[in-house]
Amino acid sequence: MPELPEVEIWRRRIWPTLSTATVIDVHGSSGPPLAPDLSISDLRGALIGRQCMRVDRRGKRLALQFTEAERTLVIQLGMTGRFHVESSHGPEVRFERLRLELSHGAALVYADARRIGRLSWVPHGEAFQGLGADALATESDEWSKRFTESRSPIKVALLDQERVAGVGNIYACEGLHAAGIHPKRAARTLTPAEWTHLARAIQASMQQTLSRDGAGSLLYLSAKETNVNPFVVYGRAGEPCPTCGVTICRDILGGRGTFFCPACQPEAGTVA
DNA sequence: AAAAGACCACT
DNA sequence: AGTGGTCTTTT
Repeated sequence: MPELPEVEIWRRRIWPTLSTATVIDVHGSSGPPLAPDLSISDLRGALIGRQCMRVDRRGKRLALQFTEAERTLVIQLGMTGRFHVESSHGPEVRFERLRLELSHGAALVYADARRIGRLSWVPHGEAFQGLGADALATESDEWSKRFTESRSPIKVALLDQERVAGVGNIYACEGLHAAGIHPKRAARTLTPAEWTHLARAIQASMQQTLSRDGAGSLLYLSAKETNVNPFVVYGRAGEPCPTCGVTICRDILGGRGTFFCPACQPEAGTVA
């Protein structure tokens, strides 16, 4: 569900609670989203009495390091993963999958309706295995290098976390629109100038989400609740493009809804 | 390397 | 029907 900015927002939000106390108990049940080789009793043994020393993020993945732990707790939120930071015992959390009770009385709860997220316990060096460079921390020339071999449509290639980590369906659509690139263009046909534009557009869109995380609610959650769509093309098929007024199209690429403006993002070969 | 399907359980 | 993500399997 969440893409890079939302995961970064979670990272910032769980840190103050997690870093200021030791784990005193662990609750949850086996099965997804827990990795197949991981049980709650494993986690209990590994985490009780330990304190979180850092929460790192690369792309959409979080890595939690605990004192004296031999491994790292890796969390991928999938599409519906989210956290609850409880300062005192509140109402039951829907879809609760993992709960860390902390020595100052608070608790960190991981909830995941679809159980499509992953919680795993891996050697420190493997936390970010399989992920490319972080989308927010990577210059456009580096992006360009990592896509030179890809014949896939650029929209699909952007979702490949092994090239650049953190771009999901929404920011792929938003970035391509801002850069004026058709989602079906083969990734390797993009020029350096287009990469500069695209990488910056994706980063700008992500930064905008980050900056909108004011004192309270997560943008993508509050947006859902209030039915406000903060994006330029994502989820706006049939509406006029805010740039040129032409009707926004929806297609399916990489198995997912892909939104674009046929006028701002011309097909290859029809560029004026 | 790329496409398709699988997974899951909701709105 | 629709879903913002990954895995694995097939071509």
